[in-house]
Amino acid sequence: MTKPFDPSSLPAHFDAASAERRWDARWSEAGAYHWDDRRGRDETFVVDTPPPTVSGSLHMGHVFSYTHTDVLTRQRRMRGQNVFYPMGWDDNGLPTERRVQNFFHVKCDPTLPYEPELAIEPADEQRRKSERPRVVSRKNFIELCHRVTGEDEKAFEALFRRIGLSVDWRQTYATIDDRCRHIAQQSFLDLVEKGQLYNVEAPTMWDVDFQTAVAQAEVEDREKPGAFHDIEFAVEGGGSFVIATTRPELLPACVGVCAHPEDDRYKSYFGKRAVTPIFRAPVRIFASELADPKKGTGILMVCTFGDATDVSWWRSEKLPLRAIIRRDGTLRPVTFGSDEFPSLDPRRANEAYAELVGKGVTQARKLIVERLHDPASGATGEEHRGGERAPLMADPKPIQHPVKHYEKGERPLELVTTRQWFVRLLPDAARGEDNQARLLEKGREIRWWPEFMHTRYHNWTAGLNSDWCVSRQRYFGVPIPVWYPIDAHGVTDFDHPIYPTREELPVDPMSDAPRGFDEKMRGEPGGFVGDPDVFDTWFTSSLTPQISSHWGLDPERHAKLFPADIRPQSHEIIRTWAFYTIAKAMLHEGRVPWRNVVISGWILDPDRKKMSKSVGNVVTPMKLLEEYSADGVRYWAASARLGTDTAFDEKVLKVGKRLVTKLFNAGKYVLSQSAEGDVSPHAITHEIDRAFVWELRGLVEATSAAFAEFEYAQALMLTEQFFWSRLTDNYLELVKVRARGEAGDPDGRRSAVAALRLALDVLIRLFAPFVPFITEEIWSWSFAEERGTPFVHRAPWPSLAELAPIPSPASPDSFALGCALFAALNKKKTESGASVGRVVTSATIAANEALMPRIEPALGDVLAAAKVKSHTLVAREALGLDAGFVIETIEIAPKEAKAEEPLPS
RNA sequence: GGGCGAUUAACUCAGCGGUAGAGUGCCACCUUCACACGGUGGAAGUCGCAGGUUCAAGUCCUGCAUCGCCCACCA
Repeated sequence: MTKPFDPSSLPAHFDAASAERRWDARWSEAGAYHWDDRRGRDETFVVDTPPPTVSGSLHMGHVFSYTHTDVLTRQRRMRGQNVFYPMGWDDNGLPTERRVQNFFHVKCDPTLPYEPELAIEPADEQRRKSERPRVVSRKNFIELCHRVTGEDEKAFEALFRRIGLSVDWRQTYATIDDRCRHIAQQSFLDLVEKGQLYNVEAPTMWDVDFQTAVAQAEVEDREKPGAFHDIEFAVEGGGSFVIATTRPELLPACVGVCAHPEDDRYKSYFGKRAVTPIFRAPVRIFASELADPKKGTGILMVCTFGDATDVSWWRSEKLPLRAIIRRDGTLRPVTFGSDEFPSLDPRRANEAYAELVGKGVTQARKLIVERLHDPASGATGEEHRGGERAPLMADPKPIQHPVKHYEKGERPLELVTTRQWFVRLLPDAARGEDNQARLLEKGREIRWWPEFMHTRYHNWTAGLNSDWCVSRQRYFGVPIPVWYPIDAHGVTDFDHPIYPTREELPVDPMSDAPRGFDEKMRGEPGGFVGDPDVFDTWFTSSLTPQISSHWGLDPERHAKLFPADIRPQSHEIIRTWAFYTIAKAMLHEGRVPWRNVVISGWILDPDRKKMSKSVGNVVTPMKLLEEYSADGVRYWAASARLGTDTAFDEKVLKVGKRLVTKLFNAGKYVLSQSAEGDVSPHAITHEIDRAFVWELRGLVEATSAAFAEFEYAQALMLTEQFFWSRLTDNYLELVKVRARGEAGDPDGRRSAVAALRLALDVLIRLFAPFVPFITEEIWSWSFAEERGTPFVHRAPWPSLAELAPIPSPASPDSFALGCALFAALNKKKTESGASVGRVVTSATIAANEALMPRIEPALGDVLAAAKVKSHTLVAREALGLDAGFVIETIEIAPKEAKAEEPLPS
């Protein structure tokens, strides 16, 4: 006799909150989710977990996408794979920098020496108001950063544990920690050695507020009001034309004028020189296919630098450089009449320019426009038309146009010439290599889920227009590990950087001296200077697979963990995180960083906007976890397919909670059934039970196939459907009488109990990746001991092989027919106004003749479940095979009689 | 301006070449001994619009519309 499970030992209701705490502790103690470093790469499933920005807040978006990954991960673990599921914290970047500054009321100055004993306490309002920020070294700043983010990390870990992420918590990192700095700097050295990294002084997109260079990926267009200014230029030798510009303040930086080669209006001017108004600089007029005859007046001024096209013309036409905008966005002093700034009338040019010096772009524009209204500003001289009319031909015409901004910045980006480090991404004919084409190829080697997300990567990569600028003029971040020698005359030689060795990493060139130099030689002739810049945060983030694999630090581990199997992420950072990670893996090792990218969609609020804190539509995860339980919340998350944006809907959470309750009760019920002798799957002898198992087999097959395609939502839906409609609504009801032994059939009883237990066993495992707490709870009641597997999450994923010993039913649809007849009887009862529980004294069941023999095996169970005392089966050929069963007459016993009536055997 | 996706019952979503599906909500009935966080039954959709391919189209193709996202050299 199976040991009878005593359901009375269980509480009447499932206490989710206490189960969540209990199981988290037990999994933790047992190391249930630990990666086994002894097993090889082929047995291992490696997750490249996205490191959340720890200074951000916790929201449902985290719960949503991290649950997706966890579901996939748990299923793989059950499939026997050695799962590597790490967690990182992204504390490298502006948000953290700001938090640290504010929290401790400090500022970082990388030139300061490290103070080992520095004690700084969190600042209060008082200190923030009355004192100036304390200035600290970069190393001290990083220490403070760890203190602030440590708290955030705890909050994130608590949430992630609460929702049951099966992370190996021994495998964690923070993007600013020693190992990450080491690996980022090592990446830099490796790229230098491979010739994929260079430093150059060149026009770069520049944020004038943050005063740092930015990369293409950090740039976004914003629709801003602007205005076309029609400005007349004179032509040397006579004539004039009008250009339309939105940036008249760049007039002093004008180095050329250009129109389309086929544009008849300007053809005759090509090769001549134009003369700019106000500053009277002679500039070349040239033809270019890039000029659009339909835009503005078809002819335009080229300035250093107004936009990226200016840069390409500057390069291709070998135009002079006349930079006027400084790093802070103001106009620098220049002298007209010099070689750099030629002018036909230097006196007036300088007079006009003098009032612009030190002004910002907006102010300068205003002043220039004022001057353009002045006829005296017009071109003058013998061969030109005199200044009889103002060069501004009309009032500015307001337009809305896209203007490039740093994604975190306020003011438009400028193109400023600075020295920066770049990673090669664009094709380089001189070097005979085409990284862009290789990147496109790598994108095709990776599988994207859903597939169409690959298009986003492809479009971005195909549209690259610059190499990756990786240096940032910030002070918090991973320092660029480079020094520059200073020659005897005190001139810094940027062309011969001094690099550290890999053994010396991580270094901070602002506080560490390069090998062979003494710290005293910093800044001295014959000495060195450190590069003050830090890396773009993506330079480090793009190494998450290598950070986890300890690339360059532990070759054996790296071989076991790289490349990863899945990179989960969201779609808006395909062009950054996914792209840069692919670029790094390709440049370092010629490989892809992972085999699959799985993209989660967004949570939208009911108005279909992305949920975000600023809009104030965020629901806090903890409140929902308390109300619907972790399993309930996970159910909601797992219901959404990959790549699909989903409106937040609390109804789905309710459904999840209901599922948990139903599982608890069904589990309790099934395990409380017992029978004499063997109730292992071998005891499943009854036709209906075998037909039911047959259907279960189909479920195992379908869900496994769905998981193989990362279609966890499909697997969940199928499992849920089976559990609810096949098991609890039908099978459980049909075999209740037999399982209690009231049918007087010991073999039948054993068969029913065995099938119930098997179904529960299989279903609990199929549900385990989705609702880990309730499934673990049920598993612990009986299966854990029986199987010698303490955790369902370490139990094998159900397989067809496991179900193979149970013989197939004589007819696979006998269970389905039983369900159909049961439903027909219930329907008739309901229509007759009786409850389903009422006893039926007699019923006439009609069906197609062909169905008669096939219903036979199920008849006993159905009549018992429907409490039918006597029945008549009649064949009705008029009923097609599809018509199923029709209850022609039914006689329902009076209410009082129901309990005492003996049931038919 | 280009690309990608979405548009199916009141709501949230499945289905993606063979007679419209689920859950929720709604209506009726049922205090049925695992579960009222339950059960049984029911009503509810011209599958965004217009063409086309096909014996057959939410399902494939072509336009269009609406919404969302990504991108684009800002004169």
